[in-house]
Amino acid sequence: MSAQAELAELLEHASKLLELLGADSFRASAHARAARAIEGSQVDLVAMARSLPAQEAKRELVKVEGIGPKMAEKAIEFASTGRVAEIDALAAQVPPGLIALLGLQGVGPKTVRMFWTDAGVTDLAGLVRIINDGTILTLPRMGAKAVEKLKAAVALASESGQRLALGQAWTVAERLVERLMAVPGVSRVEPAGSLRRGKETVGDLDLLVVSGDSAAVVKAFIGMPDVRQVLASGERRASVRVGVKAHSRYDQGAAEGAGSTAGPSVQVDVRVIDADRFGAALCYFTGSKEHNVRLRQRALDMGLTLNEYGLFPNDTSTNVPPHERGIKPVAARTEAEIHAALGLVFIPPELREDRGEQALKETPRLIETSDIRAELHAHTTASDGLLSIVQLAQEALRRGFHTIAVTDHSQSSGQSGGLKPARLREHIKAVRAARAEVPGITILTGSEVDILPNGRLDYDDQLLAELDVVVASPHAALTQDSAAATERLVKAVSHPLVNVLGHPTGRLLLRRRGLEPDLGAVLAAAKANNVALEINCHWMRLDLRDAHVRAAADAGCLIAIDCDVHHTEDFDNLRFGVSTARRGWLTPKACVNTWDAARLHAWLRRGR
DNA sequence: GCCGTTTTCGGCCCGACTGTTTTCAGTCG
Repeated sequence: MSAQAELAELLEHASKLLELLGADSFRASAHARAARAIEGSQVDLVAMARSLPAQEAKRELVKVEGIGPKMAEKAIEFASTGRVAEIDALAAQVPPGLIALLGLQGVGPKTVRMFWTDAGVTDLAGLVRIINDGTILTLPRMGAKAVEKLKAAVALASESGQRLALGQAWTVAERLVERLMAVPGVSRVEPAGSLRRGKETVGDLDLLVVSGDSAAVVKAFIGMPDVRQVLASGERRASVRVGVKAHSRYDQGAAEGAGSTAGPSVQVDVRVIDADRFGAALCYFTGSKEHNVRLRQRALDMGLTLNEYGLFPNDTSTNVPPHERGIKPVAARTEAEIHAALGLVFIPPELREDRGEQALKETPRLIETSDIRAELHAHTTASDGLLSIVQLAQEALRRGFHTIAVTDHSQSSGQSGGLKPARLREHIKAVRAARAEVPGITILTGSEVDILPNGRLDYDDQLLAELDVVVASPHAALTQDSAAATERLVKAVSHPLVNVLGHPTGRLLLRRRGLEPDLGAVLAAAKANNVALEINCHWMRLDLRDAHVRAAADAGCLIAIDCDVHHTEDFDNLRFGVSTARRGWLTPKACVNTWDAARLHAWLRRGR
């Protein structure tokens, strides 16, 4: 983990400690806010703090919104010693096992603190003990129902309540959207939340439904076959847990039936919305939380108040919410109306992370899936793909692409059927021969060449020079230290025959951290050598990740968005790569896959 | 602990749902 991420995690931890200690809640949230500011910073604040004298570093740090003098001092202390004494002192006052209790569903800081101070609970085992011996029922607000919920939360936590990858979440969401659309009276169903923002992992699903009969929607929803548990159910909303079917080439043998009673599950919230207030609800439930807080503050500053029912004139003389007083909203039907009424340009969902999007003067023309005209990373039966060269090219043509590159694995990737030099030479001939069979698309010869741990490529230069496209990717030695990883990747992108740096870190979401190079150094080398950095679209990779894309775009680097095709359906992952690109504020012109054939082919030939 | 065309002190986003309460505290999104 980078020092920057470690500091963010430490401040987040401090925030939890403060909550458990019953400290001022605003002080606790200030720590959480500072953690987010540091985590999301484009500049490496810890490196900056190390490189400058303390006073100067402090001046720079407090320029970051959410970081004041105290947080700046903590960051500087962390940069030089790797610790923060004040946070160590907080940690010493709180039993470490309590933190895990905060992760239990329905359990917040007040409740954990109560377990601790009133019943001496210091960890999950202690909580289980007082549940089992019945002493929990003597505690405040702990009745039979509360204890039943607590038991379920403990069971869920031990079964692992981890987040879902974006691709898995969409699979579940689309199934539910289809079922809800079939409920009589329903005219519209839209996913909101982090799914709509295209975040790489999703904690739960939010579905917004337009219907004149909310009771029917709630009833149908909580009765759906995949529902394992109903968490809450009211007039206009319901929360349930739904089984998740595991399916991935990274998930061999882990398949679970979607409706089964065991295995992974995800929380799904459904809300029934009136059509004339749909924009307000969509805006509200899409988030992010931080984006919404700033949006509501902006409304207040303008004498307005924003909630999930609309944007209203603010009336401080009453506590009754405006929608209950029959007040007509200033805007509510669409998100665009609300943004406009707040003096903002329309902000695409992927940007709503409180990373400066509310200062935009015009809506950026972000990249879209329809901009993509070429695929530069695809495998055939020659290595570990399932398609022949001709089938691959036909599928690419069917999707409207002008270019497809055949990039099978190189010799070191033995487990993936990597090609020895002699076989690659044969394969090049086969690719050229296929051109006549699929007119209307350019089929390029290529290779996904391993970047060996020392940064050398897996074929000699003479062979690489025979290819139209070289995608250089790290596959092994993905735990090497940051300095070695930086040297490795810089060396690879500095090779004159490399066109694309494939899945630059090699991470697998929720599974493998991958390389953690000095990104700035890699980006500078890529830019200097006119090499594109790949956003690998597979939803288990999404590598580059969103924050890296934004840094790359800011640095003026070229980006390639590629599906790393192994099967026909891998082309469908394009939307995940594009949403990651959009989260990195990427516009089409920096993405080589959007270029017309002449420009793309000329770029690929440079250096050859 | 942060922040500032109403403020350097006194604010700090808003509502639904739940369970245990007789009017509300806590959690969640």
